[in-house]
Amino acid sequence: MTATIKDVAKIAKVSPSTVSRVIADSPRISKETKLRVEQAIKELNYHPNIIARSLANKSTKILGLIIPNTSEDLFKNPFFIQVMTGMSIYAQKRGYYIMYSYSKQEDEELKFLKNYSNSKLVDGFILLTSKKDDKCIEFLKKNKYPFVVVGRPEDINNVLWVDNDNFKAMYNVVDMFIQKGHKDIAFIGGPKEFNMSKDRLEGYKKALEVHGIFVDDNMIVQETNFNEVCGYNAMSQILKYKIPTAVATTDDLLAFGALRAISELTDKKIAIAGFNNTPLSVYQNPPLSSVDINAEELGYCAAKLLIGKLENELISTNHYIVETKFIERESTK
Amino acid sequence: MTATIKDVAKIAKVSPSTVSRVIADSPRISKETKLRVEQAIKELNYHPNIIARSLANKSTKILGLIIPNTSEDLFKNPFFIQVMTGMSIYAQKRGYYIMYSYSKQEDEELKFLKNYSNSKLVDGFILLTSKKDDKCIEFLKKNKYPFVVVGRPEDINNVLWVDNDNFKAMYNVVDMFIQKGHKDIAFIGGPKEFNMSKDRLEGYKKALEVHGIFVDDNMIVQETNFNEVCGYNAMSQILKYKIPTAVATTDDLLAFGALRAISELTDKKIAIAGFNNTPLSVYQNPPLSSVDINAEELGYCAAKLLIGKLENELISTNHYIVETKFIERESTK
DNA sequence: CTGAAAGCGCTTACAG
DNA sequence: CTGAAAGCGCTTACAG
Repeated sequence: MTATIKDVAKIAKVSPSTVSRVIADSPRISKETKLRVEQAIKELNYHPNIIARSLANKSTKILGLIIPNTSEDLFKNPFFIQVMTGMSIYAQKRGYYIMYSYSKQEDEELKFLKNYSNSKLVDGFILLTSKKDDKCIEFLKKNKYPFVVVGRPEDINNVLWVDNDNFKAMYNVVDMFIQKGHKDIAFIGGPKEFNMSKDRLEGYKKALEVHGIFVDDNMIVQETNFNEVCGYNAMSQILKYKIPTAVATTDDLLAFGALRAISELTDKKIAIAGFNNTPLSVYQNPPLSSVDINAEELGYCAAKLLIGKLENELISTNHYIVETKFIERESTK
Repeated sequence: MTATIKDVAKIAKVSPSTVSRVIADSPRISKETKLRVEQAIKELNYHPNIIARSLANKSTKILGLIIPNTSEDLFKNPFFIQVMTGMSIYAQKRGYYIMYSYSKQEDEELKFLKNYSNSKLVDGFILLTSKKDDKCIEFLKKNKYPFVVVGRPEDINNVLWVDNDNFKAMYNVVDMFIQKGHKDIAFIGGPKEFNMSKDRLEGYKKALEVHGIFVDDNMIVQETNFNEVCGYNAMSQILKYKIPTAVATTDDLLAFGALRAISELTDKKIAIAGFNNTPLSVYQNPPLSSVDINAEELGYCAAKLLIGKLENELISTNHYIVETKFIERESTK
């Protein structure tokens, strides 16, 4: 049916090897034969069979992406789709493909990893989260499978990763609060296990310290989850202790809950900032200022890093830091 | 490095053909050799090379998914990611893989389709939208490439598709309004080009007719876009004509805008229902009732339909209708 | 600059 | 029930 390299060779009156070389743009091919071959390719509307090429090359140019089965809540956040589009844009540039996999069962991720790697389907993996003592990372490291992690993992050794500078992003939020004259600034964070949580908390503390403001542990609450209820509870707890003039949070959902607590429990006006700039933030009352983490760029860079490794490019770094951007809205004005 | 079928054959003292047959679970293999081969497979931790298999089989078991480059707005909606997870869940069941592709440029979709199909990378495609005179559908049909469309396309001939019953879903919304005693019910819809828009409008009209309520064209506004501004404008236009007691909309974003127009332009309480049950709907004031379209199930069924076709299963239908579910909140109480 | 040959790791019709 | 052989459609070291 479809033309193969042999058909092209026949028409162009050369050997398949030569056709292959023309396609690979090998330098040692005469202009004349090159033209003849290209002519034949067009005539037959020939397209190389990627699978055959992959087999011969022992490389598929396919990247494997695991969509983690985190809480459904995360799907409210366009983070995943944005990261995925960013990855796709870069992958295309380099002639790579992306295969994704999702499962409802928490423990199937490792199974996929094994399946994809054992069967030699993909050249490398992209992980969208990293837990502490991540089984997937462990497996990939042990088997020397190339991979990149979105979000800095616990152990950075021998891993490629992309992330925001969470310390700096939170530092800047708190610094802004201080510039505006705030001194009583509370902090509401998510689960402590995440590096991201730690970094943001450090950023908060540092900004206070630098400006000579006492870090009051009672003004810091770290919740076990990124949701509204936690945000509400954290804010209530803080309000019982003292009424801050500003609150920095590590997630929009926490901020939404805090916002509700504020409106219900006090008449004071309290400035508040979120994180992740979810679409919901615009709809809050007041509209919520938030840190945009540039998820698409994270995906783009992740693909770049991984493909760079696969192509043995000389990259001097094992990670990229993607810039964040503070989106100011009513809640901090 | 990694074991191949030959290695297994050697250890089990059989031919590669036999190993292949054991893996394929061919019936005409004696129990003894089967056991020996399975033993050898375990011993070597052998896993078939999918690429080699694909080449021999002339089938990759890979499904190609095009993420359409619609307006950024659509990413606020978890629709895509939900459809994608649903697809993945079914594909896994059947040992299929899913490859996705996204591009910023509108016209690259067809390019991808061609690239993927010409290079024999994928066995079939899943399209996440269909425009009128869709170039992609046209191409796939012409080349007899198997594909399925999420959302009923204009021309149903020779295409597999999955969708909700948009007529019925909207009929039920309006019927509910009428049951609650409403008689002046307005309609705000999206772009007329979409089948979905037409079906929902028809459902609205039918419900009125069935209950003997006059269909007043001045109470129907069809906008050119699915966003808040359009919703706001549509609602203003309707309010200038007459103040309805209820409004049915074909999209949550339209409803959000309408909600704002209502709160700004009138003191009357007007019931309103959205569509798609976006995460934002909970956060409206009042929280917005909305129709959940069950996107994950749409994806699941799409994969089912396509894989059924690829496996030449006898399926009596060329489409699946996925149930919707009305989620009632304050806005219609 | 070009070709014949071997190889990538499977599957399967054919033969026994 | 099992094996030898050919084939899937490429690439590339080797030779000239």
